[in-house]
Amino acid sequence: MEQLDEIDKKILRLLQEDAKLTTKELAAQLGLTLSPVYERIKRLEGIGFIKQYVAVLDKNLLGQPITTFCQVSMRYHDKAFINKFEEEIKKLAEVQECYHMAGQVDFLLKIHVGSLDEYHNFVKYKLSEIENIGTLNSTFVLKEIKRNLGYPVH
Amino acid sequence: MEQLDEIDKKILRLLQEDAKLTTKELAAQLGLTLSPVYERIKRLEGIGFIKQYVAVLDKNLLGQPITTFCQVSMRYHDKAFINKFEEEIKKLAEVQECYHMAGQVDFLLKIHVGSLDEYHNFVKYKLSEIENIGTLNSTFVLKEIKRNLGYPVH
DNA sequence: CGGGATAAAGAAAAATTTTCGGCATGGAAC
DNA sequence: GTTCCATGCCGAAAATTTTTCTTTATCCCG
Repeated sequence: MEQLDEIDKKILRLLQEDAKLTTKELAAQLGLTLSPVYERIKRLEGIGFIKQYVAVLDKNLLGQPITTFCQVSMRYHDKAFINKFEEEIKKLAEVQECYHMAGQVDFLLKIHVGSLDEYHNFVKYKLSEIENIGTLNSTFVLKEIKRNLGYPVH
Repeated sequence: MEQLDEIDKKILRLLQEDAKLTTKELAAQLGLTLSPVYERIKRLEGIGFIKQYVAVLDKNLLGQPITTFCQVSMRYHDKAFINKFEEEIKKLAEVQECYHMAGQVDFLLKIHVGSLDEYHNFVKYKLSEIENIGTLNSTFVLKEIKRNLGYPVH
C-alpha cells in the first residue's frame, strides 16, 4: 500500500471540500504546475483513495426534511437471516445508511423521508415486511448540527 | 420555490451518483443537446438544489477504519449550554456528523478514528472536556452495510 | 392571429483536461 | 567519481469540455 506525502494529503483535503476545483486552482494553492497535480489526482483515483465524485443535494428542497435513526434487532442471528436482511435493506431507497453494530442492537439505519406519514408507511409496509426482525426503535432528528461528508486526512 | 420536472430530477439522480459526468454524457442519456442540460445544471446550482460537489475518499486507506456512534445527554438544557456544546462539536475533526435528537438522548454523533486507542483519547481529552455533558454512550460499527451519500429524488 | 415567454438547438469562444517530451534531482551500482 | 535509472516536476500542444451567445420552435395568452 502506497504512502501519501503532504501534497497528496492537501489535494485530498481540498477535493473533499470542493471537487470542482480545477487542477489550475489546486496547482496555485500547492505552488506547483498543472502536470504534477494532474498526475497525483489520477494516481489517487487509481489506487482508490478517491472513490468517486458526487453532487451534494439539499434534502429540504428535495422534500425529504425528515431524518430518523432506526435501531433494529434481529430475532435470530443465523448468517442466512442476517444476509437476507442486509440485501433487503440495500434495496430500500429511504435507507441512506446501514451499519451492523456492536452492542445491544444489531443494526442502525439512517432513513430519509418526506413526512411522518411517509415514515409510518415505510416502517409498516417496507421495513417490517423483512423477515426475522425482532425489535425496531426509531428516534427522530430534530436538527442537523453538523454533517461532514469527508474524513480527517492526517 | 421552484418545481422540478422529470429531466431535472434525472439530472440530480445522475450527478448524485457521479458528479464527473460531462454535460455531453448527460445530454446523451437525456436525449437533449448540451445547451439545455448545461442551463438546467446551472439553474439547479443557483437555486440551491445542488449545494456542492465533493470527492468521496476511502476511510480505510486513509487510516480511519473505526466508526462509532456516540449518544450524548446533557446535564442541563439551558440554551446557552446547548449552543456551547454545538459550537465545540463543530470544531472536532473526528466528529463527522452531529444531530440533535428527539427521545432519551440529546445528541447523536458519528465519529471516525484510526484506532481504539485514538478513540479513547478522543473521548477522554476532547469530548469529555466539553462542559455540561451528562452521559456518553458509544457503540461501535462492526460493518458498513450501506452508505449512500445522496437522497431519493421523487 | 400576433406578442411574449420558455426551452431547446447550434455554433463559436474560452477554459480545462489530457497527453507527451524534456529536464533536474537523487540514489544505486560499478 | 561517474554512469545509469527512476522519480517528480515543468512546459507546450492536442483533445475535450465548459461557457457564452444567437437563432429557432413551441406554447400560452390576449
